[in-house]
Amino acid sequence: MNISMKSRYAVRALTELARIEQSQSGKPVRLGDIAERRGMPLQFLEQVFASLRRAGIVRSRRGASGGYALARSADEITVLEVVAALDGVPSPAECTQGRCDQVDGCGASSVWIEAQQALEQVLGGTTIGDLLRREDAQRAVAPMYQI
Amino acid sequence: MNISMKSRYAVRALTELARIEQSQSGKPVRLGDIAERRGMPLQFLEQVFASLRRAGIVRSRRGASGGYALARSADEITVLEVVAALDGVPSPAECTQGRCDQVDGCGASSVWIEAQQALEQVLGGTTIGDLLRREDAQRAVAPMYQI
DNA sequence: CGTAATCTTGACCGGAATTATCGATAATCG
DNA sequence: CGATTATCGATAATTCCGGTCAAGATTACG
Repeated sequence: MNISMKSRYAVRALTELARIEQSQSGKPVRLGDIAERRGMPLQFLEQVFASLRRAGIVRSRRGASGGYALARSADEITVLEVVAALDGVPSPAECTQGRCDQVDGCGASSVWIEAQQALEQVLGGTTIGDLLRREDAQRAVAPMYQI
Repeated sequence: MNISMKSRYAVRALTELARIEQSQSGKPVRLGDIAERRGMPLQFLEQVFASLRRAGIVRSRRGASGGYALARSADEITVLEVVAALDGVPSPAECTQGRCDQVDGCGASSVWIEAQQALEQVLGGTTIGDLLRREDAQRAVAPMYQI
């Protein structure tokens, strides 16, 4: 299973959400703001955040001055969780999901399983908080293209 | 980028090819034999092996009593090579290919890059020879469903 | 030489997934 | 009430994937 645009948008959007929450605490953040800041299609983000809410990663408030907020600290949200919420657990091959189409002893499955474990370790070991700090570090060096 | 059916067929087929070469050395192996033994569609395998040949992983001989042979020892062919030949270098996101759609400092790219490196390490560290030995070990324990 | 076997190549195709977009509705605040 | 914002469902455009088909080139062998 691939890591789709949805997951990548989600990670970027959550990082931006964490950034905004850092400065103005308490108030929910409008999706429109996030979409504009990162140049992402708003209505697509709506879909993405619906999934994130169902997965318990963000909380929402409707109506005027509503918006989204992280359900937990940015350091307690792993990239793996986010990807799993949108694309499912990333697996390079279906073998790894338990049912292999090949009944006989297929030596290949072990590689795909190992690959998946390596992937989970990397994605599960990185949090939205980590990414926020990495961005800050990058911006401290490179010029800022943000308006 | 995902690891597609093509790559998985390729790995299985190459393992089988290595197995057959082990017993009857010298003669090229017909694709039909491999397809039959592993229950894979022949004409699809033809596509796969055309790519493998262009990638220098197998050699071919045409005509009657032609067929395919490994271009190198099974221990010198990594799974990564095979996957790269068919699906391209596996990368969870496009960021890792150099061109990111996001110009500004996007902290997320680092995760995808790390994930890709982890993947490459696993796949690049396993050879067709390894898989052949793993299969043999499995078959020594489990009953054989092969005819 | 001729014919069968085998690889080679390229086109094609149906279905599924991806990437959105649109419209209508419900909730909330001021 | 009325503006704002999330929520939900349908739909459309595009691309990719897994597989098939057909015609051609090359070789072995009788």
